[in-house]
Amino acid sequence: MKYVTIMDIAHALGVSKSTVSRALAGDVQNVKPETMELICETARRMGYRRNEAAVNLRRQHSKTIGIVIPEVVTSFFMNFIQFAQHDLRQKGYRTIIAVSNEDITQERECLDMLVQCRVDGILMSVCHRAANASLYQDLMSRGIPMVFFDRRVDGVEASQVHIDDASASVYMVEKLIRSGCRKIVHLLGPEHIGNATDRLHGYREVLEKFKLPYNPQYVVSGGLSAEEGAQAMERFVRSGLEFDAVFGFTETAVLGAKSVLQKMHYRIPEDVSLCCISGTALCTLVHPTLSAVEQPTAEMADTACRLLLEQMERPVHFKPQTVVLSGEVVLRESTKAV
Amino acid sequence: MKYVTIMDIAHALGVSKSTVSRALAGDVQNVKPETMELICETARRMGYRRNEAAVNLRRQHSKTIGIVIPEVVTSFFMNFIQFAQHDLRQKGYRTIIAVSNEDITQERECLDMLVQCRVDGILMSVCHRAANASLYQDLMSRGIPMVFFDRRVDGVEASQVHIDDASASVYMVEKLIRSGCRKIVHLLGPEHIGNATDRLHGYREVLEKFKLPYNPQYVVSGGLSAEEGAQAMERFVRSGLEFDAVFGFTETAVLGAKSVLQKMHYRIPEDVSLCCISGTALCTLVHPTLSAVEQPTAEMADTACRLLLEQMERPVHFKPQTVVLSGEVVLRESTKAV
DNA sequence: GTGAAAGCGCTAACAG
DNA sequence: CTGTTAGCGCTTTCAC
Repeated sequence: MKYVTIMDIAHALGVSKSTVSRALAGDVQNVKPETMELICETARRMGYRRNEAAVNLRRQHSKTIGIVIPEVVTSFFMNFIQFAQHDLRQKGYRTIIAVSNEDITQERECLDMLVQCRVDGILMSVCHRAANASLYQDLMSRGIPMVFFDRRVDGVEASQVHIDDASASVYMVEKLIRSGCRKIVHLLGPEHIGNATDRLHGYREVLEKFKLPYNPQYVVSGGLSAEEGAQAMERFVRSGLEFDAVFGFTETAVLGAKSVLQKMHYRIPEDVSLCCISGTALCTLVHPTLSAVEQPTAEMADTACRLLLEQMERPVHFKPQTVVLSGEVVLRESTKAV
Repeated sequence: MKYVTIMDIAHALGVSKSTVSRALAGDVQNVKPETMELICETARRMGYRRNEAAVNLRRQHSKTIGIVIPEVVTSFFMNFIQFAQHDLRQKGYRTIIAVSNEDITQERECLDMLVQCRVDGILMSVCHRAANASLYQDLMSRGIPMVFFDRRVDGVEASQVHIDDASASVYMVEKLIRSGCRKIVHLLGPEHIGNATDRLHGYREVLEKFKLPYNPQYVVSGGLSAEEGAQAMERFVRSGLEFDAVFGFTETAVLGAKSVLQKMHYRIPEDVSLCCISGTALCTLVHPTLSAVEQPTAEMADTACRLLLEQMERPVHFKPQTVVLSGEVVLRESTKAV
């Protein structure tokens, strides 16, 4: 037979399925040690594996948490997942990952899927600051706990955890300026991602601090992907404006820009410095050694999981909470590349 | 209420739950158009989402396929998953991913988990050519279809799909030789991964073809990770032997070796050429432009899915089949990096 | 300490 | 066309 059930074990041993169930659950109070031993041994021998679907149905909870992320190209989200899975597994929860591909329709489908699987809670990084807000609200009012991480959401009564994007930008841009750069291109992220706006604020703040002029022509829409970043860079270069540094929104967009510059025989970083903040990862791209700044990914995952679990424990009188992480800045060498 | 059921809809409308079930399943034959419309509308309004656990239980299949991979650092496996998911989704299957982290114990846990979830079939890339063979056999004899991809398994009566590792190595090493390299270090992969052995064969084959001497000292255990690759390289350099190229098993191991060489101020590729085959990805690491060879990942995913589905359709008189892919060699520029 | 029985949400066979 | 019923595998009272 394909899958063995407690009934199979019960039959084989001439006991009732209740006893088998109890034994397998390790209910020492209510089952004689020898019966226990016998049942467990038989179960192992027959290759029994509990049917999770049946348990979920009966228990009215799945002991699984859904995680929705916008993309898988950046290592940040992969890392976040690793940390979150580790955290949640320790608390007895499985995880199920859904990827929205930066698309609001796919994001809705992800959420639908998670609801179908009856997840007990959701960890979410949105692809749009506002588009699906009413859906989130709806799910939460139904009693499905949600915590939003990394990407900000507007107008939603929910717990959130993200980094201080403005300060992070300030840090990066200041670094560029102190290393002698004056004309810094900003590859701006999409408007519908709140973090992009914050980073622009940071960029402007530093210019002001150093009394450098703010020229809107140096702020170009860099999108999210390498292609968009490359196109943006190409457009800017064609404009003929001088520049000595590029500060981008996405890691991938900056990489795209870099490839364009290389094709045009710019030397990096002698001619131009490149840097970006990716996810919660601050990373400077300097040639020939790639270096990145240690991200508070673990801390963010920890916080998000804690917030979610707290909310699940007492759904009543729960107050949404926003946590802003600062993130230690630790330079490290990067080995990963393709 | 947290989750609405067909019973809730039935009550609200004064019909039986069967009718609701039928309507929601789009059974046009057996439900009056207006009832249909009414039910579907109400379901949408109430935010109904089918309970997958209940359906799985009833239907005795989950319409999900489990995919087990050994690691997530190489982009190959991530790509494979993308392709496989796309394929399977079209055929009406969900997928669930499990990562063994190159560890046979974790691999067993992954399989356990998939069995618990009652997957209808398994796509598997093993972390050891033999260690868990009896488990695979057991699952298959139980009637759970499995197809093995990328990493070879020994002594298992199952369908497999992988590339011709020996030929791929021949291609890469020949390339090195034709570009003037004579003393080629081989960063050998672990013995328990069949592909590593095949690649060593390819390496030796080329040397013979070009009448170059085979020196066992040039074959060093490079492991899988960047750390292991780095250590192996360091050991080799300290041995004092001359070399002008490195051909490695894993992409990451070669990257590790590269970082060591850079630290020692070797110029790449003037002093030394680096290349490797990663997963099914052939990739040459030459400086300053990273380039990789187009992988037959899509083809491998397609084949694996097809083999699995075929096996699921007629479990009786099914014959294990091994497909060896050759893989078109197309150089392309790589943009991804961190 | 063990068994009998109900029921989680859903589908499918059978009746009408 | 619609309702009634049984049952998927499991946990959990409630009896004994």
